[in-house]
Amino acid sequence: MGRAPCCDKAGLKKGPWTPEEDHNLINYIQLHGPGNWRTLPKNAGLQRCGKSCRLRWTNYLRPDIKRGRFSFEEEETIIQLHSILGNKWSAIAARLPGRTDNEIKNYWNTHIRKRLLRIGIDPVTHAPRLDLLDLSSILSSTLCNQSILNMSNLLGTQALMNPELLRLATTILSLKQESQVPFPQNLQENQLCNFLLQNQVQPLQPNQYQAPIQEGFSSESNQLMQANVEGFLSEVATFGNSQENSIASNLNEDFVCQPNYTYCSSNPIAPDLAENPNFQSLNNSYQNFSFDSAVSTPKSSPTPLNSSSTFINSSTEDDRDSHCSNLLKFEIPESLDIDAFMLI
DNA sequence: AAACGCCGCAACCGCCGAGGT
DNA sequence: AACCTCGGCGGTTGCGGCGTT
Repeated sequence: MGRAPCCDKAGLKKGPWTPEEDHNLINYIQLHGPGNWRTLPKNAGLQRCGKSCRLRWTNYLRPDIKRGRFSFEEEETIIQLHSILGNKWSAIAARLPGRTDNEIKNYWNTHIRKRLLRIGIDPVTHAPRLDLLDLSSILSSTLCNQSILNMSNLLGTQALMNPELLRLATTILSLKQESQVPFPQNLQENQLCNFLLQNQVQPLQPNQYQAPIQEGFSSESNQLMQANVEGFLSEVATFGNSQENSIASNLNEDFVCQPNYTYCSSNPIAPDLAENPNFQSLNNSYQNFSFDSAVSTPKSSPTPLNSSSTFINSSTEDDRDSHCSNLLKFEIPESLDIDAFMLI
C-alpha cells in the first residue's frame, strides 16, 4: 500500500522560510507547543507542510539550538560517536547539547569526512587506509628531507604492505628515536644497508628493499596513492615523538590489515562512553596493540597528554587535521610476535 | 566586472517503525 | 491482522555565498 502523503502538497509553499513564517511558527509553538505537526500549519496560518514546520523548528528555530562553529571538543565527540554509532546522527546529536542531527550530518559531510580522508582515515570504518599507506614515505618524511631521500621513488609502490619495508621502517624509526644515531642526510640508496649494518641494526639485505616495482601498480596509481596518503603519513611520522599518538589495529593471519583506531575517552562531553559496552569492546580489542612497540618510542616519554588538553583554540584546517590525527591510537598487543608477523 | 566553479548548509524526499483504530 | 497516521531518520538536492580566473 502506498504511503499517504503527510499533507496535501498542492498550494503549499516550499523552499527557504521567510522571517514572517518563522515568526508565526515560533509564536504558535510558544503558545501551544509543538503538538500535532499535521494540523499545526493550518492553525498557525502557514502554507507549509507539517513536516516542513517540524524540520524548521527542530533544526533552526528551537531556542536551545547552539549555532556557530563546532568546537574541537564537539568535533572529537562527533568522531568518537560516529566510530561507534555510524551515521546515527540523531543519536550523536543527543550527546551534543544544542546541536541538531542535521547540523551534525552536514558538518560531518562537509568538514570531518574530508578531513579524515585527507589524513588517510576511512570515514566509514574509521580505519587508517593502509591500502593507500606507503610506509616508505614515513621514512622519507621522518628521516630526511624528501628531496634527499625519496624512498617512495627508490622502492616503488611495492612498499605498500611490504612486511620487510615495515620492518625497515620500524628499524629506522627505532634507530632514530632511541639510539639517537645521527642519520646521514645525504644517504644514497646503496648506502642505507651499510649504514644500518654499521650501526648494528638488524641486517637487511639490499635486495629486500630494492625489489622491482610490483606488477599491477601503475605509475598513476602510485602517484594517486602517494597524494592521498601524504597528509596522513606526515601525521603518522610524528607518532614517534608523541606518546599520545597510538593506533589500534586488528591484524589477521593473512596480514590483511583491518586496522581500526579508537580515541582517548577523555572528552567530558561523552564521559560515559567508556561505560558503553560497545565502546569497551572496541577499546579492549585495541588496548593490547601498541604502536610504541613497533616504532620503539621510548616508554619513558612524558605522561600521555589528555587529548582534550591539547586543544589549540585555532580554527585552521591544519590544526584540526592535526587534532584529528592526534585522536589516533596505534596499539600492538604485546603477545603479537612481530617477527613472525612480518615473515610472509 | 563578469563568468565560472566550489563549498556549505538549509530544506526536501522517501523510507521506516511505533502506535492507534 | 490490516490499515492508517504520525514522527523521526538518513540521504540527497539545490541555492546562495564566496573565491578564482
